[in-house]
Amino acid sequence: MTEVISEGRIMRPSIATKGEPARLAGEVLDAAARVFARQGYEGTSIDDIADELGATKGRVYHYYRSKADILLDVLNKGQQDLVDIIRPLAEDTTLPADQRLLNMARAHAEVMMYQHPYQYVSLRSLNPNLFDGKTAQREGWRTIRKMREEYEELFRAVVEEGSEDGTFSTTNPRLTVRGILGSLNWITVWFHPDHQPQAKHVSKEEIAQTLAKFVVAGARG
Amino acid sequence: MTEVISEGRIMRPSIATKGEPARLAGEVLDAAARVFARQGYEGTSIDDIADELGATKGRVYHYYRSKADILLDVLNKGQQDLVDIIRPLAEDTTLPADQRLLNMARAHAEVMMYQHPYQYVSLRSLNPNLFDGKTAQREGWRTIRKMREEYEELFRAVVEEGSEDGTFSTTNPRLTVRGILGSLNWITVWFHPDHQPQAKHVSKEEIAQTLAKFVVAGARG
DNA sequence: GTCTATATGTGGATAGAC
DNA sequence: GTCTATCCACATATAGAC
Repeated sequence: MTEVISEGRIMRPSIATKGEPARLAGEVLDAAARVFARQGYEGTSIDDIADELGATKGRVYHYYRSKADILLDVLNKGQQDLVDIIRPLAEDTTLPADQRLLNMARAHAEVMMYQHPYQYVSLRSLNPNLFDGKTAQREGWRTIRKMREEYEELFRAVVEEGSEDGTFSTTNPRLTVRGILGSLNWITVWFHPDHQPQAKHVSKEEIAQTLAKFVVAGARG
Repeated sequence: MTEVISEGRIMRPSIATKGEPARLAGEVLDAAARVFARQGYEGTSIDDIADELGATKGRVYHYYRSKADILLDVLNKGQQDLVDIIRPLAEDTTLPADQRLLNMARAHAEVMMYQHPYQYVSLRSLNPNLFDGKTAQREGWRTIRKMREEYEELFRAVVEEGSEDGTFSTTNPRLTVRGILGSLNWITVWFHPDHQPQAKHVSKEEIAQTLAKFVVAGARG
């Protein structure tokens, strides 16, 4: 059977008849994302990832060539999932800018919580020096950066539109977008999917809605 | 001469007659903060810090017992500098809540930029698992956490006051504070003190003022 | 496909010369 | 006070058994 190596991850052609290999590779990736989120990339050993899987490193190295390749795949998935959900909302130009921004911000916030490990690791890895010495991953790293920039472009477009038609008050859309995404991305720092306190529990949807309204109000000025 | 060991750092009694030791310890700390900011704590070796100083590890280990102790001192200084500047603004109750919040937010934003390495490392180290295995630093780590909570309390107080007198529209002050601090803390992620582009240059003060207005507008709703 | 064993390099920390 | 030399633990990655 033919195999496709993509970003260091062994993948069968999209529709795997047996299904097993893709599922197992996904399990390795999920485990890695969780451990990276807990301990940081540099603070995580391959043995840690294997432990999280209840296996040994043999299993990890069967699916990935190196630790850096695993990280790259985590970043890829995190960014891809995010853009897949927000792009359609950004392109719905039937709505006025503020309503569209509200939808985008709310969805972004929800992804931060529902996909917490991936998004947390993704945001922590915005540091440009992370892949410095690793020439093998340079191309993959460039791709991630580009995806991230295109993603922020979606927000910049709607903020610019709103500031031109008077909905928003900003004179510096790029800076406003940074304010918006800062509020929303910061969720990954204080939100922990595991130990959700029961008393005074606020649902993910309420959190997302509240913060989305906060950033839209900030943009209105 | 008597020496005082504080958080793993060798310090002479406050007013050092010769002044040298404190200055040199501060140089080690500054270098460590810069390298931690570039490479992350786990990604930094003691040799890296020594290189940044133009020295060898002998120098570093003369002032600090361990790498974890250095980090603890970076976090301490980062948090202390921040609270020293913002607390007076928070306690100026002659101003209405929105004006006070504006001052606090602007000052917080400026500290993020002017003290970038310390603040960046500080925020990256909010991860509770960082000092997990390190029993020697547990007490110092608890202190940092407490300082951070007291600091956020300053913002919560002003937001609550404003939401009670109708200046702000929030029903969940804690969440609003997280939105506010997220926008401002995120500065450390995209702002890099070194390669400031000359063209279309926006000053630190302009950035701080713009984002401060953004978060106050967000709180107003 | 997953395991154990191991080669190899690196990092934190210490000892002791100067 | 700063250096060099060194110990020891651990991490990445590979080889090869099952």
